[in-house]
Amino acid sequence: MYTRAMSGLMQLEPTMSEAPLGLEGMAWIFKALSDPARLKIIMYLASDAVGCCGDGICGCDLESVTGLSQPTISHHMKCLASAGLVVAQKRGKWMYYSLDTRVFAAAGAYLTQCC
Amino acid sequence: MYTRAMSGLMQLEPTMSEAPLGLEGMAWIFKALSDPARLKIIMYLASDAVGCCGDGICGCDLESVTGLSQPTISHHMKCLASAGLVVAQKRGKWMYYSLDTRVFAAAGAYLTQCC
DNA sequence: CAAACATATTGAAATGTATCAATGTAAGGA
DNA sequence: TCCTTACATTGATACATTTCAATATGTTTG
Repeated sequence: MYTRAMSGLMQLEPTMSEAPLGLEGMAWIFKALSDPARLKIIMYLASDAVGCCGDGICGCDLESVTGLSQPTISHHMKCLASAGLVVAQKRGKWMYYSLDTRVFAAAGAYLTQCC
Repeated sequence: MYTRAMSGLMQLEPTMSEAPLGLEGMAWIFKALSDPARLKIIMYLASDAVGCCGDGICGCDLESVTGLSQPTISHHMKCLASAGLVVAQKRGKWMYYSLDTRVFAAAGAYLTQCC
């Protein structure tokens, strides 16, 4: 039997674009939110802080905010992006990150409405 | 240096009662929400379904809902309870579970208000 | 083109997680 | 008292996650 784990996937996957967000999709979003370093990054992106490169927050800004190494930041941002919480766009040699407020709103609504 | 991991804790911990819910606490809540089986359990608890024992939903109801073994259910419920999302109370030989809507509301508000 | 910089990928170590079988514990009923 | 039932704990297995050092890739600039 061939599993996602065997394929090397499922250690970062979804990126489900505009799907209906079933249990799996919601769980994936919450997993992305389940790390303090990632929440710190999110809070920073939400704060309208001015990044070192002007024009947005780039990866190197997040290294100093979190105290984590560059590869680790890269990993976390990929995780947040795969959940749709963060939009990453390359401009020049920088990656600029921003929050997709729609996904936050959807996840928030899920929690406030589920009970 | 003595770490949480060495102590055997931190593989289920918080249960932070009435704390201010910092990044760590929020991350812990989202981690509890990050598993499809646990979301399924939450949806079931939110559905006002009638359990097999009357008077609420008990552990054995959740085995059939999820298809998971009894020890696994026990593990998941401890996880949800440690995040404060679920309240567990023993009555007779059953554990009755219910959602703490305040914690859901707090987590939902966190997401809708953070950006 | 070469150097410098921002980011991504790989590899590895340490730790955490999900799951079940087996076993323990406590409560109720025959 | 003994058996059954509901749940918890232990032990083991298979993965997943976090993190960094090392290295690769791609972009800008001298």
